Amino acid sequence: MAAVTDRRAGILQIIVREYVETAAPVGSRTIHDKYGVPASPATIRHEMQALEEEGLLEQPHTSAGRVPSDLGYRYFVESLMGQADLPVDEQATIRHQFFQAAPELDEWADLAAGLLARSLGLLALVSPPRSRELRVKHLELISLNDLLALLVVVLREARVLKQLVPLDGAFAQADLSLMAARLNERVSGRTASELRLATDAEDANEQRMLETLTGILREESAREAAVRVEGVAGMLGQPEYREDHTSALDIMNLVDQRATERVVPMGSLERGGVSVVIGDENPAFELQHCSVVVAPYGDQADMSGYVALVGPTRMHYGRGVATVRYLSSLLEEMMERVYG
Amino acid sequence: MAAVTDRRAGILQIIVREYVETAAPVGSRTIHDKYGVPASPATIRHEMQALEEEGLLEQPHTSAGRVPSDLGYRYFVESLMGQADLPVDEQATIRHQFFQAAPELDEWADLAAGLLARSLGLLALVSPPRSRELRVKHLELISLNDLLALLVVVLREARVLKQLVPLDGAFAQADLSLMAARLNERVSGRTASELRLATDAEDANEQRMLETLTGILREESAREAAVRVEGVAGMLGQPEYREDHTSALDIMNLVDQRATERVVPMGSLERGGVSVVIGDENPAFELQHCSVVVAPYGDQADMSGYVALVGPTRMHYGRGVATVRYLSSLLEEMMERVYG
DNA sequence: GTTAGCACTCTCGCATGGAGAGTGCTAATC
DNA sequence: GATTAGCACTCTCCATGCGAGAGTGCTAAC
Repeated sequence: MAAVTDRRAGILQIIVREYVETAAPVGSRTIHDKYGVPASPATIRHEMQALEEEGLLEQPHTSAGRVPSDLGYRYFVESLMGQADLPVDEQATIRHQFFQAAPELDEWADLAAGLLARSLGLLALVSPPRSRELRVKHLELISLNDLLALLVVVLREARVLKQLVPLDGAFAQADLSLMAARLNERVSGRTASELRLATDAEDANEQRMLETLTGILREESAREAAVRVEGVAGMLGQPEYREDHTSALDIMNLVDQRATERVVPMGSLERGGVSVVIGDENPAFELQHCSVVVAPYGDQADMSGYVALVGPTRMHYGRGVATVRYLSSLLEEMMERVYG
Repeated sequence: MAAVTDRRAGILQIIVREYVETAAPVGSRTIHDKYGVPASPATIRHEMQALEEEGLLEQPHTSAGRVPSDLGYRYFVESLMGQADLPVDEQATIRHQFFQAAPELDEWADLAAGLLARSLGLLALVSPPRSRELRVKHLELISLNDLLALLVVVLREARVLKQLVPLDGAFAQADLSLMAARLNERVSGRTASELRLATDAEDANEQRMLETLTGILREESAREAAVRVEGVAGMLGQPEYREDHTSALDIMNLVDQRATERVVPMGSLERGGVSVVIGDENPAFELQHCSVVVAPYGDQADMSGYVALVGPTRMHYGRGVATVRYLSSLLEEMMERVYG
């Protein structure tokens, strides 16, 4: 069993790049002519055989060229691809757009997903950051009409939750503001779990508000983050799905069902870095012909989301990783800068 | 040019129903055997020829059965389909889910889109209601840190907008609350355009807040409503897109680009009813092999959204119209009931 | 007006047969 | 031993042809 010599690595690299670009199996002649490898096609074929024995290449059928295997892509990503950053001008363009946008976590997630999807022509998923532990910053009660008030809760990270609350009896806005002030003294700065311990109120209406508040918080932390999905059309435009309709359908089903946990298993995320999951490494069977490039962002346990790219295994890993890395770090920086 | 006799209408109806179900051209034998029409296949063929001359049927090729033309579907929808309501048990199931959900416009839109898409296996678009004229109900300032406050604006329809506002100088929450109280006196109950006239403040910080407020309102009313899209997978699963990859791609592009105005031209919406746009009646060329079933909901000019269903022209119009009608009326009822 | 019979047309599936691409093997060469 | 030229081999792809099947339109009889 021969090792992966330098020349073989070079050939593998050429095959990956060429195949990513053309989506057609790569033959020895192309490698020789187009890339000027100083060896005859016959020699290159020898090397390709060796690479196939290593499990890094595959042949769709006897007389087609070679195609990288999942293992081949893995080798490419690990050892050949390098760690080039996004070109500075692209960085600047992206950065500019973020500073133009409204300083909103959800807005940023939208923007990031759109940029990522358009840049790669693939499926992008961005989850806005969620804190594990919701901490109340402030609370307000607004009278809508005689029977109905709106409870507005501002969380520490400037997120706003709201809930309609039926009232028994008429309350003027002034009464409600007073009640809100009293409640704020008790709840502001507290987390959901701290609140649960200290729910004792003299007034029935205040008691009700407190219960509503804990209800909202409980519901909110149970709710899955509304993941932004972009680039369905681009994904469907990939040549692999032009014929093979079923696998495209499977993927869309996965996305439609909001089963994003299966697409991006949060457990597998390496902190502070970009993870690449290639083909059959993927736990979800629908994605075993796909690769996922994903990076978490946000601080450790508290406010975290992720930026993910989903495409066929034949994707531009260099560009994908660079873009995902830049976006995740930019999102983190924006959060820091604005909400820090 | 023969008229559309009763028997011909019956045959057209059978062809529509059969084709909608099987997606295969319908022949005279099928009509005779499966539907027990009291006429021989030869006679039925005669009638089908007449219907083809009327432009209501088409032949994919010489020796296939017939398929309804766009005009044929139009005739079916207009004269043959009837106006059956959704079965009461389905109504009850849907209703139940709405009352379970949080009383939020956006939440309802999500729910409606999901239900519609799943019920028909097609693409559903639901726009949450947007009021033309934004009216401020209440405003609040929350101190996040020394340099940053959060401006929270509650609109009359209980929608909440927010914006980060940088501060020059330190303000305690008490100061901000006081400022908010002063501002509320000036802005609450006002629309964006009314505010624009009356922006005069003594204090520089208050002036800034007022400007921020009008900015938010301007931005918000310029922003397109975030339309809920569901059922991509179901749509792609339709037999028409199994082969014809391009048109599926075109449709997804349209949806991805947020070009929902082209999918659902708001101008064409008939108030208080369900509109059906069939095939080439559609202004967007990407949708000329699709039909759109759409109903607006909400009160006249003020708070309005729509419920829309997009599918191939071969869709179950009866079920589609009934579901869209029920959902739009239910959404309107929910709005009335909760926000009245 | 309706119907049976029949020839006709068109699609679909399948087999056939190059043409082309790319390989693996062998034997000669550096 | 590594490299290379030469060549037979294999497999896909595409165009062609053919038969089966489906459904029609036409004609003539009822």
